[in-house]
Amino acid sequence: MSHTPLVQASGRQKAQTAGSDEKRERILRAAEALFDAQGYANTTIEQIGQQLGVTKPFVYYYFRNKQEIFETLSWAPTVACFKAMDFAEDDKRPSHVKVTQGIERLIRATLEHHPAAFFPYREPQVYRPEYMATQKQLANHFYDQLCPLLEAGRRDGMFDFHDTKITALAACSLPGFLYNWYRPDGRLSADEVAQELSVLAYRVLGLRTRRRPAR
Amino acid sequence: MSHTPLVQASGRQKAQTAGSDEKRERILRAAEALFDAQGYANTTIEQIGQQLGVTKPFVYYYFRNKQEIFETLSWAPTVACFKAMDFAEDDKRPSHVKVTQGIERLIRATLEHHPAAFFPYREPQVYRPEYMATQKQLANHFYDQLCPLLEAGRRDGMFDFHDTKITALAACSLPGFLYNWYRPDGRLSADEVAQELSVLAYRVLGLRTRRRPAR
DNA sequence: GAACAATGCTACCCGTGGGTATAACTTCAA
DNA sequence: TTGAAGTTATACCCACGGGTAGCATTGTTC
Repeated sequence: MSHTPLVQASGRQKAQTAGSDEKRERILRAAEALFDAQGYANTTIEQIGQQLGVTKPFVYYYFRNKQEIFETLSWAPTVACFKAMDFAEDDKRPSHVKVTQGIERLIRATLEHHPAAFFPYREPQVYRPEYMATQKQLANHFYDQLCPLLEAGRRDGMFDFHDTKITALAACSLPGFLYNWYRPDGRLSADEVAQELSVLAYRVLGLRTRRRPAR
Repeated sequence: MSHTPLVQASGRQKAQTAGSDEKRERILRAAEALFDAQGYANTTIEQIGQQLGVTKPFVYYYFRNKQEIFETLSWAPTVACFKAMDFAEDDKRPSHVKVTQGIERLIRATLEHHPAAFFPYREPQVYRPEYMATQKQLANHFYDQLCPLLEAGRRDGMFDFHDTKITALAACSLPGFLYNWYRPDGRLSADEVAQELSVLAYRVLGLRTRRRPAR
């Protein structure tokens, strides 16, 4: 972990002139599209270069290896998604409000980071063990936030479900399965999809939507 | 398509003695576990052989190539899942009954065919175009069955949802996302998971669970 | 304008793994 | 007992692609 930092900071070891970050970014965008369309193994560094009209060593000048490109692409989406259930310490709103907002954040983050947000789901075996461990920690962190909130919301009578973990996973399946059908140029805009999916996810939690007589 | 049939029938071109089908099956089971754990590209034919204590040509004697193994593994799960919404022509039960039964069938089929049922989701780029086309037809067939049933059920007042397609996709996300967290040796048995998930999926559809006064 | 860093390319190495040629052995039928 | 079909291994080929060595070019600074 010493000489191969888990996540690249904005710069690199060598000094970089202006425009170097932008080139890195262009490589990443090209790689993202290719990885999405063809998968990791079927995408060659040369193809990535071709997309930009440059050669293989150009890419290797900005990235150590193929894996680093993939991990770099995956990192921001993963963080965005798994931090969706974080709230300020002094946030005293009721649990069900936090949960619904968190779920909506998760859905929006997933859509916003399409398609790289799905790389970890599709090709988990690509990452280094250290990366995977950190990713898993983030995922656990997310569910460790969500589950207690769900149970608190249930105690408040705002949620209705049986098994907490399954319910949490089921609700998160909606964004999680997006990669299988969402297309940015599809019938509905990202915003509309987020809207619809959020409501459907709330139903999974058994969210009370109207006042009912106490039995 | 002529010399490479889309799906292997039980036998092969050459005559086979008894026990040949069983050997095929053992290769498939070994390959399934490896593909699941490592992905398609990272799994070598040699590794598959090693699992069985045989060599590479042994595997190639029973399968034309690596792709054929993967497609063979994927086919039965795909059919089982996407035929879950089929009903006899003379089945006159109400739409909501068919839908709930179909969803439960889908969930159970997905669990039963774990992990191969998820190969198409994770590595769609592996398949030949012809295979993909057929698979897509099956998927379309599934939703072409489901969506009209959903709308009929809504007219009957048994479902409550806004956008049909999104709702259908959201409900099917629950089994679809199973691959990301289900482990056969997990806390809950497959049957319990199926039970829980079915109920949660019904909620996505806005299934009426108790009589309410007409407004 | 010399020296040095940054940047990019040409040319190459080489491990890996899909796939095959071929021969040997086994089994069974005639 | 001979041969044909089925089955398995040994040994091999070779394309591909990740990654690198090293040179050429450009720009910058003193």
